Amino acid sequence: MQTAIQSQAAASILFLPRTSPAPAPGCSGCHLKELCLPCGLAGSDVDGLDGMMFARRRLQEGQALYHEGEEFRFLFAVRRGTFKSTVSASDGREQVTGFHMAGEFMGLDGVAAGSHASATIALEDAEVCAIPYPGLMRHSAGSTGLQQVIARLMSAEIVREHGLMMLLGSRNAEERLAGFLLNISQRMKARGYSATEFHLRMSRAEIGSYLGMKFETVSRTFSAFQQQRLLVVDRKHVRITDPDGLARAFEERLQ
Amino acid sequence: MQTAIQSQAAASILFLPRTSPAPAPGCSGCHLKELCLPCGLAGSDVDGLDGMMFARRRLQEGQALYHEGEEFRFLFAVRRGTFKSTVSASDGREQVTGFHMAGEFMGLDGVAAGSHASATIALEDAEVCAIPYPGLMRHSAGSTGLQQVIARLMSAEIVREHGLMMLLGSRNAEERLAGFLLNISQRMKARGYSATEFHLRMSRAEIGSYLGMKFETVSRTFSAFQQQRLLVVDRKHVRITDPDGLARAFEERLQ
DNA sequence: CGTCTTTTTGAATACTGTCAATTTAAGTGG
DNA sequence: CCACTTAAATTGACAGTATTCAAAAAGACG
Repeated sequence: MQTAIQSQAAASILFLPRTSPAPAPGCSGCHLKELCLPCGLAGSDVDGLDGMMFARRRLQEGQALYHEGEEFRFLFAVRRGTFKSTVSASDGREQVTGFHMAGEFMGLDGVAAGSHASATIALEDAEVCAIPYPGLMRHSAGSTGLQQVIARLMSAEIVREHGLMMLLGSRNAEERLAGFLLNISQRMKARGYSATEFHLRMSRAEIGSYLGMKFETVSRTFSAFQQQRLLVVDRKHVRITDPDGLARAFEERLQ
Repeated sequence: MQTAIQSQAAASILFLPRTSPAPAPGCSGCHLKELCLPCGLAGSDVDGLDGMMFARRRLQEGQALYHEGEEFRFLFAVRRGTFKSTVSASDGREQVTGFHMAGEFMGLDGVAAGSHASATIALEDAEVCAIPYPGLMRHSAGSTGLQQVIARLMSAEIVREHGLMMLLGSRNAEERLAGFLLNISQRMKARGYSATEFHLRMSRAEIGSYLGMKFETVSRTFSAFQQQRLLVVDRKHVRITDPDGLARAFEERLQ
C-alpha cells in the first residue's frame, strides 16, 4: 500500500490533474443503477440526474478520496474498488468506521458541518462518481423523488451505524467477526459475486479497527472459525463452508 | 419506572387520546428555536414551519414514543424531558444508541425503511413536537433552506454516531465514562444549565448499555473518578470538580 | 535472493465481566 | 410515622476474554 499519509490540508484528488478524461455518461446507462443513487427513482428523475454528468475519478490503492477536515463539496459513489473510512481522535488514535463497495455512498458526514468528519481511502485501485453537493441540492429542490432518495441514503447510514454500535457494544470477538463476514458476504452477493467465497480487500489491522479489536485477536478468531469448520481462510481469501454455523456464531448467546 | 413493556405492535402514543389539548403554537414563538429545527433557518422559512402547527404530545416516565418496527410517520423534537433510543438484536439483547435532550431530534432512522429501526422511551415525564414526515417533505420541496437543515440534522446524527463508535471501539472504561460525562456536560451548558453539576436521568445500566460496559463497571468507574477527585457523585447527581482532569481522563493514552 | 510487511501463534498480563453480598434509596401499606 | 418490600447502586472476590509483548512463518516485491 502506498503512503497516503499526507498533510491533512493536501489537495483532494479532485483537484489533481484528471486521470480519466473520458466523458462521464449519465446514471441511466450505468451498470450500478440498481444499487446506487437512481435505485427507486422514477425514470424522469434519473433523466434529471443524467443532466448533471457526474465527473469520474480514479484512485490508486492507498490514495485518499478526501481527508478529515477537508472542505465538503462532493458526495461520492463507488463505481469500482473498495474504500475505508476512518475517524481520528485528537490523540492520534484512528478507527475505521466503514468499508464501501460498488454503488455505495461516501461523504454523507460532510453535510453537517460543511467539512468532512472522516477520511476515505481506496483499499485497491478504484473509481468513483463525484456528485457536486450544491448541484444535487438544486436538482432535488425540483424533485421530491430525488429528495426522498437522498434522505433515505442518509437514514440508511444511521441505521447501518446502529448495527455497528450493537456489534461494538454488546458482542464478543467471535460474534463481531462473524457479523462482519456475514455482512460482507451479503454485500458481495448483492453485487453478483459469490456469497461464500471472496477476497477481503482490507488487512487484519483494518478489520480489527473496524470491529474494535486488535489485529492479533482478528487473526486468532479466523483460526478459531477454521478449526470449527465454519470457513477456510488463506490470508485475504475466505471461503465460508458453513454459512448457517457462521450465522449461529453471530448470535451465540441464546440463553 | 412504569412498565413500558408492551407488545411491539402496540399503538404509538400518537394515536392515544390527546393529553395536551392546548393548541400548538408555531416554531417562531418556541423557546427552543435556537437549538431545534429552525436553527440556521431564515425567517421566511420559519414562518412556513409555523403553518404546519406541529402537534405536541406528553409522555410519562417509561412510556414509548415509538417502538422498533413501528411504521414511521413522524419525526419528533424534544421539548421537555430526556429520552433514550435502543436497538435490539434478534436474540433479545438490547443496546442504548443515544440519549436525547431538549431541541434534539428523534426518529431519523425511520426514513430509510419507512419503519423505525429503534425504539425511543421517555426517561422522565416529557413533551415532544410531532412533525409529520410527509408534510415536512412537502414543505422542504419549496424551501431549499429547510431541505438543507434536514440534511444537516441527519448528517449530524451520522457524525455523532462516528464519535460513539470511536468510544466503543478504541477506548477503555474510564475514557468512555469521561467522554460520556463531558458530552452531557456540554449539552447541559448549551441548554443554559450548569456544565459542572447536573442530574443524570438514566440508570447505571442504561449508561453501561450505551457505553458497551456492564453496570458494575460503570459504578466502579464513577467511584474511581471520585477517588481521583475529578467529581463528586451521589447516585444520579454529579458535580464535576475537575473538568480539565476529566478531559485528560478522556484522552488518557498520550503515548 | 534478500528485505520488508503481514499474518500467525505462544505466553503472560491486564481489564472487564460474573457472581454474590451489602448498602442505600424509594415506595407501599398498615 | 414506621415497618416492610422492592429496586438501584456499590463493593468485593474470582474468572474469563482480549491485549500486550515477543517470536516465527509466510508472502510480496524489488
